[in-house]
Amino acid sequence: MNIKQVAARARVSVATISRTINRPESVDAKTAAKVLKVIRELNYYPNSQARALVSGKTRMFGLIISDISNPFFPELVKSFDDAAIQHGYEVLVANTDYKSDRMAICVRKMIERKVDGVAIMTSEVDPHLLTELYRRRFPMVFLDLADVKPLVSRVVVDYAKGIGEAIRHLVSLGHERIGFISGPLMLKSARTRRSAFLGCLKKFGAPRYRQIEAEGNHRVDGGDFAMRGMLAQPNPPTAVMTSNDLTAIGALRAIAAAGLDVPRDISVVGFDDIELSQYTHPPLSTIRLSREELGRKAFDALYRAAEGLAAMGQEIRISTTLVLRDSTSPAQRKRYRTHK
Amino acid sequence: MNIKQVAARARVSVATISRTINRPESVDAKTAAKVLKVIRELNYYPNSQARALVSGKTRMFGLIISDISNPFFPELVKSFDDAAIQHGYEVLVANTDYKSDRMAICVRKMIERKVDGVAIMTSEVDPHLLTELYRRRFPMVFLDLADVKPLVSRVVVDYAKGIGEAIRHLVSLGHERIGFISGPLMLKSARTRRSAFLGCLKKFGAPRYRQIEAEGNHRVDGGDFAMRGMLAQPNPPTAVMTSNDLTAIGALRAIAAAGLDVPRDISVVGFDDIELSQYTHPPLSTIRLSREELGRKAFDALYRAAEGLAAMGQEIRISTTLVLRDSTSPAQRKRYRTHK
DNA sequence: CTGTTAGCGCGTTCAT
DNA sequence: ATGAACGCGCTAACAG
Repeated sequence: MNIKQVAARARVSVATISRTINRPESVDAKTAAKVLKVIRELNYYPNSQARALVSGKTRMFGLIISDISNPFFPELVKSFDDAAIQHGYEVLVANTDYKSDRMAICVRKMIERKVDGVAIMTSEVDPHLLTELYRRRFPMVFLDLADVKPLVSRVVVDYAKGIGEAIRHLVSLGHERIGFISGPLMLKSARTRRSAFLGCLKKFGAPRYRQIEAEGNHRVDGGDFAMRGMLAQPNPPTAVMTSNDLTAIGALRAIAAAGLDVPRDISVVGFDDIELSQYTHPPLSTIRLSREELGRKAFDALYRAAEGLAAMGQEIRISTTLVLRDSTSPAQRKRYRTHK
Repeated sequence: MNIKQVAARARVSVATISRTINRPESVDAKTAAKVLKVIRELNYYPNSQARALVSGKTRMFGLIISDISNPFFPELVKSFDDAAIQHGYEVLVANTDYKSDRMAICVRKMIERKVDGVAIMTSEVDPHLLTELYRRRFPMVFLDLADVKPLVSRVVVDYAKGIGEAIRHLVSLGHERIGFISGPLMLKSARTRRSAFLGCLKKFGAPRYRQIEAEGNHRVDGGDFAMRGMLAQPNPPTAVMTSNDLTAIGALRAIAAAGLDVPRDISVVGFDDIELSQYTHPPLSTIRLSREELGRKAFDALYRAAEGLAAMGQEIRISTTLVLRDSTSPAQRKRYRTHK
């Protein structure tokens, strides 16, 4: 079933078929109707490989993420994909699994499939691997990382806003010892978040509100472990902020396991606002980074460039906001005791 | 950068380039080495569209799911994708969003991109939409649904095993009033799970262990709502099983909101064992359906057919097992009172 | 407005 | 073992 057979059946040339599909206005209304009818009768679907081969456009964008089973990503993928469908584009999703050899595979896929642009939303990126894409002039959008260049746009997240709101909130609740559990510091994204936290804390007068810090791994077990460490300290924090919600959930567990109560004994604030966070015990107060917005804006940047509506090389801003649920409350006056 | 330029640079014909890429043994070792060197120098990547166009094989499988933000799917996608990468295949993921117009789009994608096979892992499927794929002789794998036919394989899940284990467990704990919160019964998968539950219950002597039933929606809010309804009944169940873990999490919330305790007052058993279930309060006992295994086996079926290693039209079995955590305990002797 | 034709980049004959 | 030439299905340029 190809364009030739459709042409034969409709008694027109292949060019007319192609035209009625791609620019119906350039063809006589009656012939167009006839062609369309034949197309439906024959259940004809144009072969995208062939179209891409000749047109040079695949109408396909690559989306590189770290790990689809990390709850940060599915929603991002979904909104990117929704936007794509809405505009008649397709998405080639690829996981790096946080490993650079997998990243190399991802990049190769994009080049071989000749996508019209790539969104790189991973937590860490080896710039070395991306030179291939850059040299081949693939339009790219990054999340935080990289610099803006002619064909490279960047979604920059305003971490400080949400974190500032959270710290102000905790301070107003009387907290002075505010802990922070970071992500794995080998990840650029984790370092970015940590710096934002430290920066905000300094704005509130660092020495007085001294922070207690530990390194997690952006997973539940890391948050659990790091929190246990903090609780074992002589003077543990009365409030803890974390680099992502999974870490906060781990902290929640550790606190509960120590026989302490959230928020009575310790307040906890997460980051990201994954769906899950509404369902923890207690429901988690957290800083929302809208993945829906992130996916949509990343797509838009690529789309507008592909359609010649706008140039790449933009900075796209996206905000964060504190969402209050039940994991924060006023600081205890006297220190609690670990009864377990 | 195409095969011609590589040929020119290596001073051989394009055919030789093609051969050293696809069947290196059919080419002289020295020329092969030279060609490979040039390929690396030029960073040449063959154009997959062109390859597909001429060879008729895309080395790409379609994977149709309902909703990537439903925690059931990411792990499935991941294991399918991992298997694909391992065998040099690619995956075209498509979401139906539970809507049949989106399913139509998915099907069109698969046809246009000429994938070598399609795994359809959605909760519900309109057979009408799939006739196109069937007529075009696309190898397909289904999850539970559909019948085995020449080019159609099927992963059949043994729900009864895990559900039986769970019921036996609850019965041994002294539970007699066992409730069930189903999924949305318009979904085939939800009906399948419900039937399995009802069937197992009958095996244990239906009238004595009479079930109390409610319909959920496979999401947290539906489980919450359904559970509230059950608690409002004159004689609520002492144990509740659910069609999936999200529903169970909703039930957990409703029970807590009623001032009751899990598992002391009511035992809860989920289904699927999504990662999240380890982190609920209390950790959820549930019936595991390995998405890792599901994704891998679905891929294998397609792969073996595509490579001529085995035929389609198989039934692939996959089991379920009870995993005990902390949401079940012996039934209360006397009835509790809702104190709220 | 419509038809004819030349490639797009590659794999695969068929020669050599 | 290697090369020349054809064609996969389609779009775009040019003619009419």
